[in-house]
Amino acid sequence: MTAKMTTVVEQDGCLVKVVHLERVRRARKRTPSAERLARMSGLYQALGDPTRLRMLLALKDGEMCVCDLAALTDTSDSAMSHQLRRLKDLALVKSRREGQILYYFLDDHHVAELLESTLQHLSH
Amino acid sequence: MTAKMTTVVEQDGCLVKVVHLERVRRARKRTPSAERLARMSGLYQALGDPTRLRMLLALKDGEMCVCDLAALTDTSDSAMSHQLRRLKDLALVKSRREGQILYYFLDDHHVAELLESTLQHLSH
DNA sequence: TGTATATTTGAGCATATACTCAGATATGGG
DNA sequence: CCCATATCTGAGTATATGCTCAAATATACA
Repeated sequence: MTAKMTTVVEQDGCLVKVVHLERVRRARKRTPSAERLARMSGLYQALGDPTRLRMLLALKDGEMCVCDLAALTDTSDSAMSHQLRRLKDLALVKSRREGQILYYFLDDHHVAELLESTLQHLSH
Repeated sequence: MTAKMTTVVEQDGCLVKVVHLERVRRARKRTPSAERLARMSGLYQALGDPTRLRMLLALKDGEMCVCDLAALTDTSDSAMSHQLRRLKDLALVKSRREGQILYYFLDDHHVAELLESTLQHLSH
């Protein structure tokens, strides 16, 4: 009889069973705040789509306009515009206008570094 | 008249307009292969959910059993099991059994490093 | 063998996501 | 002012996602 017994604890008004209470308590303490967690998962979610990933990998090498990004990723201009707005809302890209053309570029250098380190890891 | 004119190129049998043809061609060349892209976005997608992110951040500090992870993330055992299966399919976690209890732990050390570096970045 | 606990599984469902399509804006040049 | 080009926008839609619920397994122990 080496296995631990279940403990039942109250949590948010509900009863929850737990095997290693100390472990859960410790993990709870170390968990980032709700905002940080949301920011973090939001960032990953943005990268978790093949189209957006291709866009961001391309922008890592320099700014591009909407229709170029659309051509690169085999999507419509409209779909591209929707995706760009999303990345803009997440503060991952910015744009600058030159005549009728809008050039998008990476807003956050962290993103480029993150992509780079992931590429490194996946190549091993 | 500084802005470039649009070029229309054929691509996959369709006509697509492009402003900076060389730029798109170069980006296409640098884009990772379809498999690598899928693996990469799949990894990010896995991290792009608050529950899974909390699970993985916790597992970074050591193995945990299903019901502990459920308690930690305020989800049901069943939902936790579904999430764990997903992470297992992606080869991000492994499990070992000890009696009735299954302990899950990180399979890929890259993931821990990736999470760590993102936490660093976000704290700036 | 029978019961309890830990976990898994599959179906069903509500929401989120990513696209298309039609029409709106914005800019530049006759 | 009018037209062409580049981009944006909102509604609608099809699929993906993450959960719940009930029932199935797996292991331990009496």
